[in-house]
Amino acid sequence: MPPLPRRIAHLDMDAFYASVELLRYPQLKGLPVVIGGGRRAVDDALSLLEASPAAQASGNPRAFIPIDAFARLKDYAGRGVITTATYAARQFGIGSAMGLMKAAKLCPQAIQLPVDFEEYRRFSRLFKATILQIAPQLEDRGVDEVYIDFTNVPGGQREGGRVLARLIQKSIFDATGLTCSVGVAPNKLLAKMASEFNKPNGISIVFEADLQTLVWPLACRKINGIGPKADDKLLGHGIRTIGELAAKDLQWLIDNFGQSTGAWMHAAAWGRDERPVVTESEPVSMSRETTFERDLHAVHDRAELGAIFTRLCEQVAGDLQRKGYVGKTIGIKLRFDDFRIATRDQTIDHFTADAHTLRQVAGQCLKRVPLQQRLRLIGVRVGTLAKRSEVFAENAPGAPQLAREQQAVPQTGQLF
DNA sequence: TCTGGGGTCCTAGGACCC
DNA sequence: TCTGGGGTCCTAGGACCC
Repeated sequence: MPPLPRRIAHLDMDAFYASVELLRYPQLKGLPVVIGGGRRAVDDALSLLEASPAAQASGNPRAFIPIDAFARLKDYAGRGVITTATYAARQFGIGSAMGLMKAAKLCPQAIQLPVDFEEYRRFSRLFKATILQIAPQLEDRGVDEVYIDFTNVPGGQREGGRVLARLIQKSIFDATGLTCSVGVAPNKLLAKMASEFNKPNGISIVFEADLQTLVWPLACRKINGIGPKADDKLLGHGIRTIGELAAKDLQWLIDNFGQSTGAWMHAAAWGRDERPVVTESEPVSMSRETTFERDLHAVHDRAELGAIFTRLCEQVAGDLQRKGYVGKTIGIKLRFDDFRIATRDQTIDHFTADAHTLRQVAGQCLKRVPLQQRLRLIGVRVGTLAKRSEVFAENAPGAPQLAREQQAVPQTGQLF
C-alpha cells in the first residue's frame, strides 16, 4: 500500500486565557477585560481596593475592579503589562504586551484580572489529554497550541482532515467548554498559517495546490519564524508578501540572508517543510528572572539585589529538583535601565541542582559584568541539562560527580 | 505614564586537540 | 621561519516564539 499523503494539523485555542476567565466569570461576557499586570504592586493595590463598596457589591472583589483604579493609585509602580485582552477591550486599541498604564488610558473602565497560570495550565492539560485520546501524535507548542499528525488517524484523510478536525473541536468543547481553531495542511508550516484563516472556532483545509491563492497574498510576517527584524529587512528589499518572496531567486536570498536562513526562506515561501511532529523532547535550559519594581544599582541597592539574586537561584534549583534535572552551565542575564541586555555563563565540571552552587557560580558571572548602570532585571539560568537519574546511572558505582555536588559550598558572606 | 517571563535555536570567534 | 585543515566545546549576543 502506498503511504498516505501527510496531513498535519495545527490547533490553536481561541483567546485562551480570556476564555478560561469568562468560563469562571460569565458576567463579564461582552465587557472589556484585560488580564495581566499581576505583580506584587498590583496585588498591593488590589488589597486596598477590595474594600470599595462597588467591589464588595460585585460578589467578587478582585475580579471587578476597573483598570483605571490602578492608574490613580499614588505609589503604584506601573510595570505590569497586559498578557491578553478580550475582543471588547481590543476595540479600544488594547493589545498584549502593552503596559498596564497605557491600557488604563485607552479604556479606563476595562476590568482588570490577575493572571492565573495554574488555572490555564489545568485547562491546557485537559484539552491536550482530550486530543491524545483521538490522535496519539501530538507536539506540544505551549499552553494553548499543538501540532497533530493526522496522516494515519481514522478520519484524518477524509475531506482533507476536516472530519477529524471537527471531531477534535467538538470533543474539546465538550470536555472544557472552550473553542479552538484548526488548520490542516501537508506540513507544519502551512498548518500553522491555516489555523489563523478561520478564527474563532474555525477549520481550514489547505492543500499544496492552494499555495498561490491562499498563501502567497499574505505578508511575509505570517511565516512562523519571520519576526520583526527579518520582515524589516525584507521590506527594505521591497518584499512584502510571501508571493514576492517566492519570486526571488534562491541564490539571491542566500547572498542576502545567509546560507541557512536564505534557503529556509525560499523553501517556506514555496510551502515546503519536512519537519516531523515531535511528540517528545527534553528541556535544554531552565531559568527564572524578575523585573524590579524600580531600577536597582549594584552598589547602592546591594543588599536588595543580593537577596533577589539568591531567591532566583533557589527557585531555579527548586525547579530542577522538582522536575528531576541537573545542569552544568550556569548563567545570568541582566537588563539595564536602557534595556540593553548582558549575559554571562560558566560551565562547571559537574552536574548540579544545588542552590548554593548556583548562587556561587552565578555570583562569579555577575563579577564579570561592569555594573555602573542601573539594572531593571536580573535572571538566573541553568543549561546543558541532564536527567538526574541518568547522571546517577552513568556514575554508578561511586557517583563521583554527584558526590562533589553534595559537598558543602563555603558561604563567602559576600553578596557577589 | 513605554516595553513580562520562560523558552529554543543560530551565529561567530577563540581555545584546544588531532 | 611559516604553513594546513577539521572537529568540538565554550561563551556572548540576538532573533524569534508562546
